[in-house]
Formats: sequence, structure tokens, C-alpha cells
Amino acid sequence: MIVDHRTRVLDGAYEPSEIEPSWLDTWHQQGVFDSVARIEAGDPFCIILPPPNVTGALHMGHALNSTIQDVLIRYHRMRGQSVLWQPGIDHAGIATQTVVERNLRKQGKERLEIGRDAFLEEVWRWKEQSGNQIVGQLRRLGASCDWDRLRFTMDVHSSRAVREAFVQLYEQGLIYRGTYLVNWCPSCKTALSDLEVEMEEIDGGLYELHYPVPDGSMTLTVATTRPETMLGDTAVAVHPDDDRYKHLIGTTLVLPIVDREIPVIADDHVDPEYGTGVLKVTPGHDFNDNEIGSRHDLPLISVLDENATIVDGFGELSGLDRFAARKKVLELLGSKGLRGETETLRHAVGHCYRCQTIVEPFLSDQWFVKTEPLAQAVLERVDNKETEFQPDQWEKVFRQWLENIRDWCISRQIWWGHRIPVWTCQSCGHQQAHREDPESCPECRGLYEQDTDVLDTWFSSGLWPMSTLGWPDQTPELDKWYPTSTLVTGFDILFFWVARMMMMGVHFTGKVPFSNVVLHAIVRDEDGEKMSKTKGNVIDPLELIDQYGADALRFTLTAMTTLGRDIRLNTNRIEGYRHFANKLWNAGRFVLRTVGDEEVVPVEPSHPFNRWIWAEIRAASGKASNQLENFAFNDYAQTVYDLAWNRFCDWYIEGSKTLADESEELRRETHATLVYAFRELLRLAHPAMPFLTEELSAALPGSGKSPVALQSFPSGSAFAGDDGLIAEFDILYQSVRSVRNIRAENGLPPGKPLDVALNVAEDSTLVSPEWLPLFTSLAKVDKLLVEPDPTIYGARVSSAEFQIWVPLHGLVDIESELERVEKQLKAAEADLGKVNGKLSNQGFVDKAPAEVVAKERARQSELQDLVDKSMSHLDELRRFV
RNA sequence: GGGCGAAUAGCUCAGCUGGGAGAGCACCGCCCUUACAAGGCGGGGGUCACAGGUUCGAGCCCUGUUUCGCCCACCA
Repeated sequence: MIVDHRTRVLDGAYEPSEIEPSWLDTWHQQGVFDSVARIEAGDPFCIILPPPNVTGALHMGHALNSTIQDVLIRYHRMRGQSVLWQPGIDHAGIATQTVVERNLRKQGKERLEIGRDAFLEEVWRWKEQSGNQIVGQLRRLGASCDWDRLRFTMDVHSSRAVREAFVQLYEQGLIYRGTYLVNWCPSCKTALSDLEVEMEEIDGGLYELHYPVPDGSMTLTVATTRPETMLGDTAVAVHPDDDRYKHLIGTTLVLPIVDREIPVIADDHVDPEYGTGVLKVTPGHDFNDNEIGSRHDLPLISVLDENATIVDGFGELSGLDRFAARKKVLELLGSKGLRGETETLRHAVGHCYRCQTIVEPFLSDQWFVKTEPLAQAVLERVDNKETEFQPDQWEKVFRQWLENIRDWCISRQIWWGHRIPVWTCQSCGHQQAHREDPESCPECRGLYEQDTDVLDTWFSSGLWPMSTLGWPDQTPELDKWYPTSTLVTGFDILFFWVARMMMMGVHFTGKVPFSNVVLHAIVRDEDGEKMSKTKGNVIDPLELIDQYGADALRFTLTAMTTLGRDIRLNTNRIEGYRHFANKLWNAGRFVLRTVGDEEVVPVEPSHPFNRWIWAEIRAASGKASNQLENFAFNDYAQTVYDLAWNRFCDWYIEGSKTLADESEELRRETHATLVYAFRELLRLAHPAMPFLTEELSAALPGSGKSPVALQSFPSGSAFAGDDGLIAEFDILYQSVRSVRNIRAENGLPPGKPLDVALNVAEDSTLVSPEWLPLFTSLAKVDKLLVEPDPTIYGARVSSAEFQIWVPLHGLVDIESELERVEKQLKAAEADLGKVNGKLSNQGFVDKAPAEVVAKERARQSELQDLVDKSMSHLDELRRFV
């Protein structure tokens, strides 16, 4: 279907839902986002889309993230660079498995019942649906990704990259397996990395327990928040210098309930000031105790199983979950008279980041990445500024984390993910990582079994910039676009993702994966609350798009993005920018209607007013480029808004109406300027408002077939215009506003024509035949008087450039005019006072830079002049009272 | 326990290397002027959290305080 954009703009009110979807098709059909087709076209610019999780629909955070990236991508594409925005989605291991499990449970099914294969089929089904929904949402927002290159972290290619990376690390000795204490989620029943544990303050108790010496003659009192783990105690520790307990070091105590003898040991870790100064040591269920245990060679005892219930062998305690066991242990100790004081205590406890269950330090076999060497390599690159952070305060945070990094537990006891590619022989015990699935043990042909665990989901996302471009193969894409240019993401995944990509990228390619990292804020609701499903304050971007249009939403997000600050989304703001979009729409309708069927050709205008708008466009173009290069998104939006509304619509369009009537020649020139300046403006706005700008541009005469997305971003070279024109225009602007002000302050209707006396220097541009008609029409001057008439009273506005006098005789009461002038005088006097104060300060005159002093002097005489004129005007007015 | 960020108009926020306090929305007044009432024109409104300091000059730099928010951290 061929759309007649001209008719659509001319006939219709602005209705984004009617124009936006059709452009999605057009862009696609015209291959606007195809990157590989233009792989040789220019300097590379590449952004890897942070792959959204297939856990459901997108939220406002994604909309913000994608908008920022799309603004950058569209800008760089318009700069003629060879642009790739690589899209993809993430399988999101635990998160997705949890969602699918929950859905199954609603149907009365359990994961374990249906089995691994059937379950994975379910997940793939879910992935298909969620993935499509996500892509649909991103496209609707206008995201100009190269959609043909859409990737998934578990597709064939990514899986191969994961496999390759794992095997290399394994062979390099950077991946190891062992039995260690890890963070365990008893609900997800899997190990978690340190990062996946969220510390949250909860109310608990600090319980005192008495442990008797073997002969029962005395007890030693420990303090603990977790009495139930006492079943696994293998020592009691005191500080080596603690005189209270020094004599007991080396003796033993009897662990109540289990009747096991445990040693009293000395360790620096114990704080004599805290609790009783005696620490029970449970190396099997506490990270600190585990370290103490390894220092003292203590045995490790697991008293909890993977569900965090007490294991067999503890009588009535066995089978109780940890919280029930806690109660029971306290009860048992109480009945033996072995309980002391209990103190309530608010303390930080680790929770699973996916299901919020309290994590349990749990002894198990897990796979780890030795991160220290990887982190060191990254730190060197950051030192060399090979990757820079925006805003730069994040560099410090990033660095600190890497400096204190601990080994990364990468194995997960779930089903959804990349299976760990390590096989172990059931006969000879041979163990090896394989790039291809092996048939049998390469050593003895025995039964060879693959590890059942899967990898941490962040392992595959850590490879994302490389793997999407083809690694481990040396593809043309990898060659062209790696390292990528800018990574745009939220600071909440700085460690999870950015750090991992840096480590993997540097390790495997020797190059940092991106030269800039832009960390944007999270989107909060109007009350500053973080959006979350549980709070029910989540806003679906699609709803906002339906209501206000994608352009308005995008412009809002762009305008609200100052790096380093949270965004509070309020719908007033979106509404405001919808009005802005509407304003542009109507400006477009005006241009079309005005120009009609006339043929317009781009010409270098001769009239200063036409040249002025080009000067404004040039200035704005330079500013906009700068702002985008520096990730100052809000400033860019402001530049566009100001140029479009305050310059083009309010002044240029209004003035053009007068100009076009002056002469045939001027009409032609002005109409051409209207069209071409407007088109330039649309290009400037395109990265933020792609749909509207395409639609309006396509409707303009002589627009050709090329979409705005592929046109060049304004560089100011179209028609230079000179900067002096901006100052010339300012005189017109001030003078017109003066007359309007007189009108408003005296209660005269805005449309009422007035006689005006305009006094200026002879050589003033204002009275030149070129500017004067603009003044008389924009100020709605009825008759231009030569001189003020002293016999009637009038309003007067003075400036350095002009004096305006408007006779008010018979029009208004004089009191209001007196009021207006008095107010003006008061303001001028106040300003003058400040300036005089400054200039009479010897310190200022001596020490301030010469140009600052000169500026103040100039201002002094201007203000003095204004004060004088206002005073004499007041005298004049008072004669008529 | 460390570290970071924020505090500016009624609201949401800009304010770059220190030199005349800004925007949008809201508010008030006048206008349905032939692109646009989702609009036009004009206007009011701020002890820049507080207290010191540096400087000729501080919203901006330094010190301290208060109030919010976030991150990291093994005090049981």
C-alpha cells in the first residue's frame, strides 16, 4: 500500500498510532537497519543491546535503555558511520526456570515429575513466546536494531562460544572444581555466586548458649544468631590475648545435645568485645567459621541438607527445617539449663536475588572461575583508559570491586542453561572438558558422563559482545565492530555483566569489549519508588506508547536522562512532549499548506531573516552533536525543543508570513527556507523522534525516497548563515516583545493594533527596510510614528538599541502604566545598585579578569541609561495624572 | 564499618572549567489572530538544606552538620 504522506499530514490531526506502525515496515523494507550491507561504508560504530531476560515483558527500564541506545545509533548512522546495533535476548537461567516452574505449578505440574527433557521443552516454548513479545515491544519503540541478526544466548552459535570459552579456561587451569562452602538457595536448590546474594537487614536474636567443660564444673558461654548450627560446631574460639579465656585454650568442651568434645582454640578473628567474646565455630555452615576452620584444620560437618533441613542422625531434630530446628535446639538447651540471655538483633542476612529466600552457606561440589588474573588484566586496561565510564564516578566503584574480587562460582544446579561441558569416566575417573560431545572415555572407552550442572547465566552474557559478532571465528563482523563502541546499561548490573564482559573480552581477544560504558539510572515511579511487580507500580511502556505515542515517550526519556541521577517518570512530562510532537506536526501542516504545489528548490537566502533561521539551525546542530558525543541526552533534547518551538515555530514561521507577502522573489526564497530549514530541523530531531520526523519529512515537497534515518545529521553546512544575524534578530525580538509587553500590562488585547514611535540610531538594522516590516507586523503596529507626541501620555520602553513609545491616550487608565514603569524602574535600579557595588569594589576592579570588568562597565552604563529614561518617562506620565 | 550520590520555583528537574539564578508542568491575566486552544501573547514565583571557610566574587571550590537514597563489607 502506498501511503500519501502529504495528504495524511494535511488532513489529519496528530495521531501517533496512525503513523508510527507504518514506518516500522518501511524501515524494514528499505533495509534501513541492515548493518552488514554497509559493513565497509564508514567508521564502525557498534552497540550491543543488553539482552533482555526472557522472563516476560519489557518494563520502563528497558524503554529507557533502548531509547538512549537508539538515539546514539541513529545519530551515528546519520553521521555516515557503519553502524551495527546488535540485538539479542538472554535465557536468564534461574529467573526463567523459576517463572516456568511457577506457571507449571498453576497447571498442577511439578518440574521433577515431568523430568528434565519435558521441562526444557516447556521452557523453550515459553522462551519463544516471551522472546517474540520482547522483540515486538522494542520494535514498536522504534529501536533500529539490525533485527535480522537477532541472537539468543542459547542459540547454536552462542552455545559454541560458551563451550569454547569454558574449554579454554579449563585447559588454562582457570576453571576448577571442588567442595567448598557456597551460597545455597534452599528454595531454588542451587548454588549462587556472591553477587546473587542480596544482603538485607532483618530482625533476629543473639542467643547465649552455655557449653560445659567435660567434668561439668563450669560452662563457657557463646553468642550466636544461629543456634541450630551448633550441631555442626567443631570448635569454640576465643581471642588469643583475651585474659578471661586464655587458660582454656587447648582444653575441650562438650557440645550439648550431640555430646561431642570440641577444642577451645585461639583465633584473631574473634572480637573480645562482641557478645561474650567466645565464638562457636561451625565451618560447615558459616563463611567466617569456614576460614577459621581451615586455619586450624577443623573438620567440616554438614548438619543441613539441600532443603536446609536437619540431616539424619540428630534424633527428633532430624527432618526439621532450619527455623523449626532453631526453636527446638533452644528448647532442648533451655531444658538442660544451658541457655543464657537473648538479645534482639537487627543484622544483615543474605537472600536469594531471585526468590528472596534466606541463603544457606552449604558445603557442596561446585565449579569456579579463578578470577584474580582476569581481573588484574582488566584493571590495567582501565588504568590505560581503554574503557571509560560515563559518568566517571563509576570507574572507582568498578575498580574497587575488581580489586577485591573473589572466585566466581559458575555452576548451578538447575536445568535451564548451558550444561557444563565436562565429562567424567565412570570407570577410570578421567575428567576432561570437550568442545564436541564425546562418545566414550578417551582413555579407557569406559562410560563417560557429562556433568549435570549448568553454567551461571552470566557466563554466556559475559561473552556477548564477542559471541554475537562471531567469536570464536574471526568473522568480518568481529573484525569490523569489535571492540564495540559504547555499552549502555543500568548500574545495577555493573558487576554482574559489565565486569564479566571486560574479563572475558580482555582474556580471549586481548581487547576490551567496548570503549565507553554509559551507566544510566533506574526508572522510578512518580513517588520515587522503584518499580516492581510486587508493588504493582510497574508501567508497561506499550501502554504509554498507545496513549502518547512512541515519539513522545522517547523524547521524554531522552530529556530526562542526565547520567548519574534516577529518573522519576511522571506522565505530565510525557504529555508535555506529546504536545511538542503535536506542535511539530502542525508546523509541518503549515509548511505544506503555505508552499502548496509550488516548486521549491534549495537556495542560499539573501534576506537576513531567512539567513537568521539558518544561523540558528547551524548553532543548534553544533550544540546537538556535541551534546550527543558527550552523552548529554537531556541537553540534546533541550536544544531540539528550543530550536523547534521557540525559534522556528514562534518566530520564524510567524515572520515568514510577512516576508512571503513582500515580493515574488522573497516569497520564493522564504518558502524554500521554510521547507529546507524545517527539513533540517526534522533531521536534528530524528534520533529522538524517528516516526514523526519521517512522516513529516516524507510529506515535504521534493523530499525524495530516502528515509530521514539514512540522511545526514545537520552539520550546519547547508546554508551557513552568520552568527551576527543572531544578534541582529535579537534586536527585533526585544523590540517586538517590548510592544507586546506594553499591550499586556496596559490591559490591551494582544491583537489590537497600536501606533508606535520607534527611535533608533540611524544605522540601526531595526529600521532597515529588511527588518522593519517584520517589526511592524509582529508587533502589530498600526501606524509608525516619527516622534513621541509630548501632548499625550504614552508607554515607553527603552533599551541600548531602541526606544519605543506607544501613545495610550484614551486607551487605558494611566495608573496601570505608571505602575508598569515604576516596576521597570525598580528592577533597573536594583540591578544598577549591584553593578555599582561591584565596580566600586577596588578588589574586583583590580583582580577580576579585564573582560569581566569591561562587561560590568558596559552593563552599568546600559542600566544607568535605562534608569534615566524610565525616570524621565515617569515625570512625563505624572504630568497627565 | 567503609564508599558513593542527592538536597535549587508549588511539582519534576537543568545549571559545563566560580563572574548577571533557568526549563517544562502547574499558577495568574488577556486572546477562539486563517499551522496548532494539545494553541498564542504577557506575567508572578527561589535565604540554591544548614553553619563556617577560601576568593574581588560561591548554587558551583574546601571543612563540618542535618535529611534522604544507593552500593560494598565475615563482627558471631
